[in-house]
This record gives sequence, structure tokens and C-alpha cells, in this order.
Amino acid sequence: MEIQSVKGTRDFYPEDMAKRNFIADLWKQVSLRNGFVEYDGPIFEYLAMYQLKSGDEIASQLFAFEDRGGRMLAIRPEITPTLARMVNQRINTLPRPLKWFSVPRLCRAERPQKGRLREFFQWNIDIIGVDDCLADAEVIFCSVDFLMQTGLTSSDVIVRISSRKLIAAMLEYFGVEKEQLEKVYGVLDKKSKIPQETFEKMLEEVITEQAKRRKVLELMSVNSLEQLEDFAGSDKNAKEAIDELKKLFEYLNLMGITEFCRFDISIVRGLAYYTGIVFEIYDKSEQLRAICGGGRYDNLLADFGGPKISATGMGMGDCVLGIVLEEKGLFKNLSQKSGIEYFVAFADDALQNEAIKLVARLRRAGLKADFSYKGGSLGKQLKQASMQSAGRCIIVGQEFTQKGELIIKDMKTGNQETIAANEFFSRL
RNA sequence: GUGGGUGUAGCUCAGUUGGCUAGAGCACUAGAUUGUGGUUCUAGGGGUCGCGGGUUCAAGCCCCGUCACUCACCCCA
Repeated sequence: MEIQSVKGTRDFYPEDMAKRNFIADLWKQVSLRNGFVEYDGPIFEYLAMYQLKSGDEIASQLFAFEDRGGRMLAIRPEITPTLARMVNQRINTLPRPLKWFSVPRLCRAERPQKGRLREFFQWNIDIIGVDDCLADAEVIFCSVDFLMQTGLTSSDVIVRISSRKLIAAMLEYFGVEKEQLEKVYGVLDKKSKIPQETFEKMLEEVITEQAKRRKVLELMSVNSLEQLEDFAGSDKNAKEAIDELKKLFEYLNLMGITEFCRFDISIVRGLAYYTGIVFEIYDKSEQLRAICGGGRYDNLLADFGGPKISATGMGMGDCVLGIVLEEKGLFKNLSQKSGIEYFVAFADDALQNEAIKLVARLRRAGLKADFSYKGGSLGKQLKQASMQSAGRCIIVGQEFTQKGELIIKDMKTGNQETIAANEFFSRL
């Protein structure tokens, strides 16, 4: 029986690996230039760690197993709990603020669909120990900085920003009971994904009084902070949240990325742990799920047994991003990049040993060099050089045995020059 | 967990109303080409038509089941 790959996993053939590395290398590069340092953790942890904040239901969506000592473990479905654990363990010695990033490989036992697989990579950046929304602005800037670096522009992607604090304040202001908040969040999060009529029906199920419902509907149709201010009246909590958002947008303006950003009250984010500013970045075609999402989670470290220290961060998976970059044709020049610098061809099979020596010398000098194992006609070898996208070809022939000269052929222009081998190596 | 779609070569697919030894393009290997590449030409390898059953003289095609993949829902850390 032929063994096939597991559902929701990917094989990375060299051309796929080139794309994956293009993304991962850029993630790292952009993280570093934004002042983040890299960390990583184990790929499996105690199952209990993931159940701690999310409950048992999440357990069915992760790959869990028992080790030989009877410990219940799980392959990491996210890295934030690991981050919280690591930070808590050394909280007294780590200088704050912390700006950490990671590119973990994650697994979730969900049904795969477009833009969602069971195994994927996710870029995470987090800033720990900064209350001010300047940290949120930095997280957003770093995300946008990366997207711009791939070649995407403000006509391709949009950052939709809102605030959990704001929604909570407004709902309370309208008189929605605290116990209902979570359910209402769930419905609000759907708003931009479903027809208005369906949305109103769903809202009816979680808010029974019509008066409150009308207010919520009105709130959801707000599309600017100014409009919101009138609407919120003199409610103190709401005003605080609005001021914070205004401050955030000022920072984003200083950073020069306002054209990417928009206030969007329908951004709520799925699960419970967000406490303040939240955002998601979307491809403007609106056909795909979010490219990335993040926000403030000020209680997480405390939830994991540490002190109450504020934190904000973002996660960006490689699946949706890969689809966007593919659609926009932004995986450019990947094969050329991987091409070798020198291909050493030999005109006579007896000269293969000389070619081997030359290749070894080039490689020791730090150059990408290769040659043919089976030799054959010069034409064949040059063909192989083309296949390997060699920049130049070195031809070892009669001139070498007679005068110690090499022919250096530029594979792009076809021009070639003859040069003494010693001279060639002294130039490297 | 629920519903839709699709399974023919490594990839993209054709295959008539059920009818001879199942095809094409791309890719791969070799040759034309033992001192000059990408082009071109020629040849070759590669398929239990997802799997199992049924109908039929005859099934890639029709029927039933099953598995896989995929898309959407649920969920989305």
C-alpha cells in the first residue's frame, strides 16, 4: 500500500521550500529591524497548559497524546502559552519591555480548508510590559512593515482596528449584562462575514430587549471615531477607550502607515483573552480569511500564574499569506536566487579530477559551485549548468593542461574570457 | 460534527450513446550533439482509470457502497 501524506500537511519540494524560506527569512529580518529578539520553545507541552485558559473544548482541536510515563501532552497549537510560561519563569530577571518574536511550526486538528491547514508556520511578535498603546502601534507597524517588504501596498491590504475595551464599555453603557458579553462578542465578530439580516437575527438571540438591540445595531454602523464620540455621550469607560484609539491612530500617523489603517468596530476577535486594542489585517479582495490578527492581552501572564503584566502581540500564519503573495505574483526571482555561482565543466573526461579540485577550491572560498558527475559532451555539461541557473561556467580544457588557463563563460551574456588559473583565484 | 464538489500518468486535463491494446500537453530519461547552454526534432519510461461490489456479451463511462482530497458551515488561539 502506498503511503500518502497526512491530511492537512504539506510536502515542501525545493520550489515550495524556496517560497517558505522567502516568507520565514523576511519575517525574521523585519522582526530584527523592528527591535525584536528571537525565542522558541518545545513543539509539545503539557496538554493542561492549553486547557488552562481555553477549556476542554479546545482539546478536541489539538493533537494530544500520552507519553510512556502517562503524561498527557499536546503538540503546540499556538506559542503564546509557551511565551507566557517562559516569561513568567524568569520574570524577575528579564529587562522590560520585552520585544520577542518567534516563527513556530504549529499543529491544529481542525478540518483543513482554504487558507487553513493542520500544520503551518506562524510568525508571532509580542511586546511585554508596556501599558501604553505605543506598543500596540509598534506591533501594527511591524506587521505592516513586513507586508510592505513583500511588495504589498495599501491598495492590497487593510488593517482593521478596534478595541475590546470600547465594545465592553459601550455594551455596558447600553445595559447589556456582563454575563452576556462573551456571547455578544461572538455575534459581533460575525458581522462583516454574514448578511445584515442574519446578523440581526443572531443578535436577537443574545439580546432580548429591542431597545438595547437597536442601540447595538446603531453602534455597529458607526465608522469613525468622531461619530463614536457623539454616540458614547459622557460614559467614562467609553471615553477612555476612544481616547486610547485616537492616541493609537496618532502614533500610526507618526509612523506613516495611516493609509493602511482603518477603525472598524466590527473587529472583535474570536476568543476571550483580548482586553484592549484588537486588529486584523485583510486582503482587500475580502475573499480570504484574515492574514493576521492580534491585540492586547493584559491578563494572560497572570492567568498563567505570573504577575499582572501587560502585553500585546500579533500572529501571522503562512497559509493565507502564501495565497495572497501567490495571487499577486510576489514570489519573485526565487529560482535565480538559489542558482549556483560557478559551474565547472570539463572538455575531456580525463580532466574531471581537475574540475573536482577547482570546485573544492571555489567552495572553500565561499562560492556556490558545482560540476557534472558523469561528464559527457561539453554541450551536455553546459545544459546542466543552465538547469542549475549557474551565473558563470568555468571550462577546463586543453588550455588548462597546456598553459594552465581557464575559460570563464558568462552564462547570461554568453561572453567568455581566457584567464590563467592563478590569476583567476587571486581575484576571488 | 454537518453539507456540496472532485477522483484517469509526477502535473494540467481529454476520453463520444457503455465497444478494439486508455490518450494529449507539460515534466522526466536518452539520442541527434566527444570544445559551447536555454530552442528544435526523434525515441523511451511512466496508469490495477481511488478502492470494493453490482448491472451487462462488454464498464474509465451506468448503479450501490467505501476511502481520499477539496470547498463551505461549526470553530478559529
